[in-house]
Amino acid sequence: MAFHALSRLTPRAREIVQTARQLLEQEGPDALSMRRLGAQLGIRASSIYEHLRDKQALEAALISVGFEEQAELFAQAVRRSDTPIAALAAAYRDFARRQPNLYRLMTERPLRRDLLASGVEEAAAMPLLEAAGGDRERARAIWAFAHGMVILELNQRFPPDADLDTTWRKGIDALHGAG
Amino acid sequence: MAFHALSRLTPRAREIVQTARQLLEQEGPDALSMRRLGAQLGIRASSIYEHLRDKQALEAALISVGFEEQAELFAQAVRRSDTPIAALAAAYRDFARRQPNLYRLMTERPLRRDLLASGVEEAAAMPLLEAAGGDRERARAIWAFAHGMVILELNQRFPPDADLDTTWRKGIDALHGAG
DNA sequence: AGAATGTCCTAACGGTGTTAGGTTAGCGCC
DNA sequence: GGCGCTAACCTAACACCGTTAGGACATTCT
Repeated sequence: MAFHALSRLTPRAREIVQTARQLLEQEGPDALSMRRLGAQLGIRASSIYEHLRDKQALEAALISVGFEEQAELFAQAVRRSDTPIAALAAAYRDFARRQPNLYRLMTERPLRRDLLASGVEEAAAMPLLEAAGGDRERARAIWAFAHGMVILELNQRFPPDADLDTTWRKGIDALHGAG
Repeated sequence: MAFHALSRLTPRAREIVQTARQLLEQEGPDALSMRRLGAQLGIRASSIYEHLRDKQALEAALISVGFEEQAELFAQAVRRSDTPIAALAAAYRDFARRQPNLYRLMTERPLRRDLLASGVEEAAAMPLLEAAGGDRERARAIWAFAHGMVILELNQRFPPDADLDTTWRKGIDALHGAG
């Protein structure tokens, strides 16, 4: 999965992006340097530029893959549950905890939408919008809550003894019915 | 205001932090390099290390100032309004929009609490906890929503035509009464 | 006077993204 | 067989980054 977002890239570029993803997730954001990535691939940093325009393009490819995987996971979550909003919340948190560095990369700066694979951002957002009955207002509020919960958790901003499952449940419940 | 957080620093270190703050807010996060900061002060980057241990310490000082100002603004907001949660939400958003780069610095990574001025994080959190009637669960949910709204707005993740005032109002209303 | 302190300096180390320009291997084609 | 083209890699360099070692002052304290 998650190869369609890279379909515009050459095979070698795809390999590089896959390697970059492993490097990012396994060794953290500082490891995602052109030199470290080159070393992982057995080539020099400058050779990467034959395959990807620059680091921004590499990051955009990683973000595109992330959105595509989110879209798939979120659609699945809705399909498998009869409480779609709750299922989406769980899937959202799960994605971020499993791949915190990719999640951060996807959310910590304004998106270079011109560099993303087309449609992936919308595809990731669609399941929630549908689960909210097409109510964009409600979908946005739920998304903001979910992102806030996730990123504050990843950044260890809650006290260690905080019961985040409960906070999630209460928050989602409250926002769920809000008109 | 916002000098108490720096009271542990020498006068020269305080000047440096103040300059750093202007540099960060006026020229963006990339401008906050030791060399650029030195240039702004008319000294070499290496001279900064006479006054601050390293860049982390500089950032921790900036973050401490940010928390201290938040604490003051939030306390004021509660004092001046009879709908404290709504007032806090407005003050929270206002702080972030006025100083987006400082807000990002304060929230985008795990806190080095050992480097912060003591008590400032708690002081900033206190007004909301009190406005939530001491209900930590509720305070956390509201905080997560507020941070999510703010950071997604700063990162231009909502469509340009989104009515964020309404999203804020509905979200806060919903989370307000939630038990 | 002499010591200590505060403040700055130059020079360097290893790291970053990126570009210019050069090499080699393999392929299609006359 | 040899020509040209392309893909993939290379070295060397540029300007930046955080940081440290070691040295030069000028002011202040004893």
